Amino acid sequence: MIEDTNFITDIIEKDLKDGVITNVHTRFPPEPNGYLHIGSAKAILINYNSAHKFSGKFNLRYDDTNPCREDDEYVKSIYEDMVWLGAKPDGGVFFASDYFDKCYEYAVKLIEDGKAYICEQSQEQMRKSRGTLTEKGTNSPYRDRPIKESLELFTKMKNGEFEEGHCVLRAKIDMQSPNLTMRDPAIYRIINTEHHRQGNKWCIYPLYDFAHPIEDAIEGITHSCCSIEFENNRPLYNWVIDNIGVTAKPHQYEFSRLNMTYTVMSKRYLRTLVETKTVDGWDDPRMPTLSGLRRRGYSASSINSFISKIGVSKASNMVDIELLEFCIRDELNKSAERKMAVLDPILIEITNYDENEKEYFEISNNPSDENSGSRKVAFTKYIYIDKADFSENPPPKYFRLKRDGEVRLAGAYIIKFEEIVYKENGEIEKILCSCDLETKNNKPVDGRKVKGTVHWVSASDCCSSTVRVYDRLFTRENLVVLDENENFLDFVNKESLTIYENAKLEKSLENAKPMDKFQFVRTGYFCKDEKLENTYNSIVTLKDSYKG
RNA sequence: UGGGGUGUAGCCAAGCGGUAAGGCAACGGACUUUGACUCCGUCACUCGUAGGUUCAAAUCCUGCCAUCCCAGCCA
Repeated sequence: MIEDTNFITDIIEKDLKDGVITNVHTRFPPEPNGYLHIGSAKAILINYNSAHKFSGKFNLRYDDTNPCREDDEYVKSIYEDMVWLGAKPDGGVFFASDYFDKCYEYAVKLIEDGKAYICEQSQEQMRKSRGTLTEKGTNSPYRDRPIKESLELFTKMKNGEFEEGHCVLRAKIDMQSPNLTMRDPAIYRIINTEHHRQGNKWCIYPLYDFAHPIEDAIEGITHSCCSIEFENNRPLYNWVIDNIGVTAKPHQYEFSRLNMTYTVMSKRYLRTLVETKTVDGWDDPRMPTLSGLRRRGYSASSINSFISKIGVSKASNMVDIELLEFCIRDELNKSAERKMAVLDPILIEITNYDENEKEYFEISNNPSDENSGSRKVAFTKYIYIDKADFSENPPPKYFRLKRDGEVRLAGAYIIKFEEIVYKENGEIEKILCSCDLETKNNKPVDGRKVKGTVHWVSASDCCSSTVRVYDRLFTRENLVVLDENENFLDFVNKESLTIYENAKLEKSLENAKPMDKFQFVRTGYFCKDEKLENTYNSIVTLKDSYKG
């Protein structure tokens, strides 16, 4: 069913063929510290699709090894968003925190084997002795303390007999390693914070590098696919697998994370936008979160399609958001029912149509889908069209209503401009037009071409809805501003940027182009806002309908 | 400056020694009762770069350049 192949599925296929494995099992391991976003979707779908391509299983595992950052709100939203996306964790839903006992056992074993030790250096001392990118590290004075002593201290650590930061359990690997992560990494630390699931059961917590391979091994994960920044950690992942004494041999593979034009993917900044109330919440339709995109009108299938189109590689990338927009536009164009809508009305009087007359036009809900049915739309002497569909001073090649011009009312007559009636203040009160009665559902009998077609609505027989139009949050005009240390400063409109003259701009936005103008009345799609009843979002993904 | 990645069109990305897929964007043109859609056509003599090996190189080798990641008791 899934056609996509990439370097990861190639590896799996080979492993299967070589008999290295007999079944495929993958996982998505989010830390529950924020909402899933479009970048998470890439990681989810790579893991999910890799397993399913080979009839394997896929787990959701909350990587909740740091109680300071996690919250049950996120646990809930992550699961819901994954199910919505279509990546239901059919291998099960797990919590890293459920493996804390096992992690502890393995840690004890490592100490007993002389492969880990309690280090009582301060954080400052540890940083210094770790060396730098170019200088080797030096051994901790505690490195060769007796196994028995480390064992006792580890027990005390676990029993809460030490202050936070007093000591740490370290893997004894190689302080000379050119790879910083192998220089005796800390694998257990003391944290006196209540855990969202374990409460106060523990005051020591395993670090990611130690816990992750154990989690994968316990769950029988065969291919652990993560983003590229973990590549440096892979030797440590393998070290843990090789030294704790498990038969499972999970392997880690890395792919590049998704970057998208105009889009900030960092959870840290997204969180700040929520906390500073710059947006209404994680699911604000302007956010690149899955819940935000959903409210914005993106379907799960359009996101799946997008992820499959961008491919899987290790090269750093900046995918144009136009591709995402293409995916939803493409789908909606086939499936969305058409409705006419006028957002900014201008009154049209049809001079040769009787005031008391009213007729109904049967208009197809979707001309490209014959099963979509049709609806009746009332036509009367007074109608509205959108202000943007009339121009007193039209640019060249303007096809919509203009002086002495003709235009097709979608699904109804062709009308011809006659006269503008002004109010006393000079504004347009209404436009008088005549309609060609013979063009009802027909082409003009004399064969003349009328290029423009506009939406319209009866002024006396129409209903109204509240429409909220959401622009993209991140454009060249709207920027996240960071200080020199890349701390979030503000979310601003570019016009106010001068006050941040020395601030750096979010990297991915530096080359952003101005957002295209759009005409949502004529060519946009609306979707019902799932939170705000009876209001509609406009999905502003359509291209310019007129390039003037 | 140490180590590990990555460089194929404006943007993604296939390609795995036999003469550069595909998608997005863009640009022509046809069609059109959505300036949409659809349809036709154009868009890399060249794969970061310089050498080398070979009958043959984006693919193999060497040097160089660019760029990303790593010095958390974060993940």
